[in-house]
Amino acid sequence: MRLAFLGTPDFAVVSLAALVEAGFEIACVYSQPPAPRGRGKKLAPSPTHAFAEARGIAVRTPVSMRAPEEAEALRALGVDAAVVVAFGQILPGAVIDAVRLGTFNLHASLLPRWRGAAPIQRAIMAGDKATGVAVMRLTEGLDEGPVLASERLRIDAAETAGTLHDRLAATGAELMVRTLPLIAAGTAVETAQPDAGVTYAKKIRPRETKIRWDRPAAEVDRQIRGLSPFPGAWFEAASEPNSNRGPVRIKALLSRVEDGEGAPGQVLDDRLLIACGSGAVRLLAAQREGRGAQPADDFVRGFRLERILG
RNA sequence: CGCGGGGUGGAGCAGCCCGGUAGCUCGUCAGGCUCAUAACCUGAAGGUCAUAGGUUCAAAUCCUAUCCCCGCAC
Repeated sequence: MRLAFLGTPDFAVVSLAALVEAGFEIACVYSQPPAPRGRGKKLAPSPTHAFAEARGIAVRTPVSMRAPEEAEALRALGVDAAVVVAFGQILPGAVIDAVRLGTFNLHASLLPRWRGAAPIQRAIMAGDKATGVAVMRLTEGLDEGPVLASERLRIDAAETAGTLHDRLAATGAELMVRTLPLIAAGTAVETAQPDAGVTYAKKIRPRETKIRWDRPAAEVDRQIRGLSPFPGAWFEAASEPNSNRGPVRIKALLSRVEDGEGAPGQVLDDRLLIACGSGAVRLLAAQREGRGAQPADDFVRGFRLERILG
């Protein structure tokens, strides 16, 4: 089966790698154009772009798939199907229809729940007990196409967006590899998404990342885990008493709800137990500005958390 | 030259602004206490303070250059 693959971040690379491994012929990889990445603001290709290039696969990075020549170029590839995984661009109908069997998308949620940009993070932040991946036929609407296959994954209490991202990427890649042959054989069943249960996973906004200790512990915990490791839920703390430094910005990476009472934001013990609006949250991993991520044990050795600001 | 932070015994950090005895929380080792312990007490080993120059009577600390690392920005 000959494919075009459209994807950009690490999440997409997992699928691309699985497709290559499974023996699908990748005629061309589409990805977002190289952007300033990393330290030094250097122009760097997207993870998918880099992966494809390293494998000698042709790469195209059009600024917009809406350009009229893009649909034609895609058609000229003569692929059987196009696979879209976290590409980062809305595809116009002309592009979607330029492929013989159609264009198929891997989405990291159990549709119709969490259509849109940040399904993994939103699922955790909402306290969902489970989420999943779905393969759907791409249509012009936002993640509205009929679903051909899906797989459910449980979300446990220690899950972060990072760990869930990795599990979903792997499960999704496998699901795509399994589903494409059914599509080719014409035996895949397309089921329209139900009207009930539609929710949208809006992009995470910076204002959502500051921890609000006045919220209930369960909510703070979900915010921390849902935003970990990127972009990260954070707060500011006073530096140590005998240090002459200013406030320190701290990113909370992993947490757990525990019993505890106190004013919101009050530090309840010397092992990162912090009072919330109700209950308390214990930080299990954190990261100081300018430093690497650390488990709570290491963090506590190097920094005495005594007072949270704001 | 995008902005900022950092490299100090095995780990994580403080000390640097205002040069002058190597500090803290752990770990390791030895001994003690204990029915016992990851608990507690005592002691010990372990550091060219990233690298190279410079200033100085004296540099972890001030100046210059270099290497490496991290955060922001997605």
